[in-house]
Amino acid sequence: MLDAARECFAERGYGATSVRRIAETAGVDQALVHHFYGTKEKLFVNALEIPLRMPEALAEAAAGDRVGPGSRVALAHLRVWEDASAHPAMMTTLRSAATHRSAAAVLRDYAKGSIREALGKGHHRRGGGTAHHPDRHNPDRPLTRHLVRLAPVPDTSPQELTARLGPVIDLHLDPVSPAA
Amino acid sequence: MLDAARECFAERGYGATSVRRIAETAGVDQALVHHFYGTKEKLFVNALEIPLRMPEALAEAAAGDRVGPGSRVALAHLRVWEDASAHPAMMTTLRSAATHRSAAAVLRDYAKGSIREALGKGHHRRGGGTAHHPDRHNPDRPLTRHLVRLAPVPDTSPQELTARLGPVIDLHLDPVSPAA
DNA sequence: GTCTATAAATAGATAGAC
DNA sequence: GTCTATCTATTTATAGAC
Repeated sequence: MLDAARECFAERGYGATSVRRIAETAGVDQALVHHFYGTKEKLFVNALEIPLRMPEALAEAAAGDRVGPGSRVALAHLRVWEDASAHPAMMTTLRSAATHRSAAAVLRDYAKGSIREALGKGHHRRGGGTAHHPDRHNPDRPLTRHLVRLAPVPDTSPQELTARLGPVIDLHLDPVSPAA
Repeated sequence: MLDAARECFAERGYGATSVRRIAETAGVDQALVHHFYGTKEKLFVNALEIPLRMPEALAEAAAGDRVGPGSRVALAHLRVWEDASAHPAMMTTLRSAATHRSAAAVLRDYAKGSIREALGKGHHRRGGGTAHHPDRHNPDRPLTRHLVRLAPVPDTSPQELTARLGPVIDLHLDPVSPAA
């Protein structure tokens, strides 16, 4: 039933998704949804998540032969996004981040936690002090790929995207001319 | 009245914004809104736009002393986003892009047109053929700044962000190791 | 546990007075 | 042009039967 919710939310967003539609997708009655989750909002919050597969993918990528940490993180994200079973949850969270505080919070916490940790492995900061890395996280990249669908991003292979994004994120981590 | 619409849409998104609320913000009656725009959808489409100030800002930035084309575009965007009068329109368009096709289309067309043109000035492609530049456009950057609000992005000055983003976009334009 | 029936609220849209 | 009043549809949510 949560899967049905994620599928609907991912496709149409929170507002345009009715509890009735979720129930129909799940093959059950609308009242049953309320019976379990109380309100639509609670169901939504329960549907929000970064798939558990994500940390796993990060670990996999870290063990690979990618050059820098940026490439590893980019690859891990692309893998999970392309994975059919993990896609709805990612999509729900990202799509809703634009209009729902809870969803934005999930993305933010994830970026603060998992991604930072993953980038930490194998990457050592150069200078001391409180460095600013506005793009250490990159949860908004799939916006271009899966929502805005600006060519050629949607039609570019994960491999190529990885090759493109990797060096860029590396540059974010080690800016050529730090302004701070 | 369009301004009121943009203000509401920018703040709460399409779904959570009622025509009644827009009317109230504009200081008029709800029926008047329908009288002019017919449906909520039509009003919404009319409210969608990339402010006219944007091309102007791009031109300004192009005339500046910024190093590369990436820096110029980054600076122009940040300027418009920080501008109070232009902010609601940008915010409405971006926020709605996640759930509304029309909004996504506005962003996409803008990226295809204005940004590409602005980047063209002073930048010459290296190889021939159909090059892939997945991030030539960067309309999704403000997602991090204005929606997800992941620290430290919201609290970083436009100047510093420009210094950070510029070299990155330059790298997108001239990848170190093209995979194509 | 699962569904039927329905309550209660809200929103989009229209007709018509002034 | 602008507002009052209202219609209609849809949705969330609940009460209660089986």
